[in-house]
Amino acid sequence: MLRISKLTDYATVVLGALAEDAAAPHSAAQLADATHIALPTVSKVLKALQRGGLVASTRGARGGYQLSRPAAHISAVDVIDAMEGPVGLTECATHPGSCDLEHTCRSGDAWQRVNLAVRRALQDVSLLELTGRATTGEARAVTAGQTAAEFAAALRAGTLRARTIEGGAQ
Amino acid sequence: MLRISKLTDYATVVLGALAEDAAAPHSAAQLADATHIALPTVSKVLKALQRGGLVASTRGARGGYQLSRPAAHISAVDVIDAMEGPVGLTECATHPGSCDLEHTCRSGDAWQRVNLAVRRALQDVSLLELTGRATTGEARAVTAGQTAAEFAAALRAGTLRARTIEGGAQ
DNA sequence: GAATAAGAGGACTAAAATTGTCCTGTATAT
DNA sequence: ATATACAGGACAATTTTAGTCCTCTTATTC
Repeated sequence: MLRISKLTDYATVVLGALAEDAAAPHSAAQLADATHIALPTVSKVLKALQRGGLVASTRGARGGYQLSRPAAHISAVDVIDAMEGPVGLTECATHPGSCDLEHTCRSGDAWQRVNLAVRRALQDVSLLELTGRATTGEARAVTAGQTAAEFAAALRAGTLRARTIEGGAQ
Repeated sequence: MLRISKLTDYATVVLGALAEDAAAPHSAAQLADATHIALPTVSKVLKALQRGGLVASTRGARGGYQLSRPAAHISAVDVIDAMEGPVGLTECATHPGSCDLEHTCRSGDAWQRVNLAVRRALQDVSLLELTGRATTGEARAVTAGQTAAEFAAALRAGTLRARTIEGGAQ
């Protein structure tokens, strides 16, 4: 099945450590220590997260990284996008024309829609949950029912046109 | 973002060609011709699909491949699973214990749940849609609303516990 | 204002996964 | 028998991913 890269996984761990004490800036070295990930790697991850706008950085002595917004407002898609770029499920999704089969494959925008459905699913998981702190009082989770309702609304609006043909296997 | 492999993409194209004329068996050579994908590659794809149970094969002269069930009953997950194996979003998902960080990362089963959410999204897209034939009369698609309702039910049942914390960005 | 702490950016290497091809074997029909 | 077709696996080449390192800039602190 689909897989996220190891770096992305690290990113959630690092972000989790940052969320631990969101007030103060943490240096890459501190984070490496806390997460047991090698410093250069943590550094790399943080740089990517910075470019993605998920963490803010301060240079110089006493500098470091901080979450740029509350953990509850950071979703799994955000993290994945920051680490892996907005690459689509398929090549065609990002580089139209690069596929010799475009005239044959007729797959049209179906993968596009699948992509959207997946993004939607990923959007519904916050960093808090990814780091196992979703149950703390701070996390005022909307009920699952409401989330599903939004999903339904999106479907009806045609943003997402996923369909089930009689349920299917599995 | 998450990406499916090229082979998986080919698989949908090949399956699409098979769906075109589901009655007769098609040889790998015919399919290669129809899809403009190199024969050895088509062959490889078909073998994987066979192992995954999506196509049935007949050996010998006049043999070939056929869909093992109607295109409407084949979903995107089925194809991905057949081609890429049931690998999870993270390493830990498939090989518990292989991760040094297990005691630190606390991510718990969150990725698991994300995984489920993604699978669910992928399940709702059939091969018919992937190949752009969803609008033919044969495809008696359940309405989008119903699909969403099922989704909601699953959420409430706790199969899927994705939550939104105030909507989030994007 | 010199020394030190820290991030920014990019180059580079090594390892792993993906692709794509080919070869040998086995089953089936004519 | 012989030709057709799948089965299975080995393999090489390419591409990605991971991980490391070096140099430069920015900010503190003494």
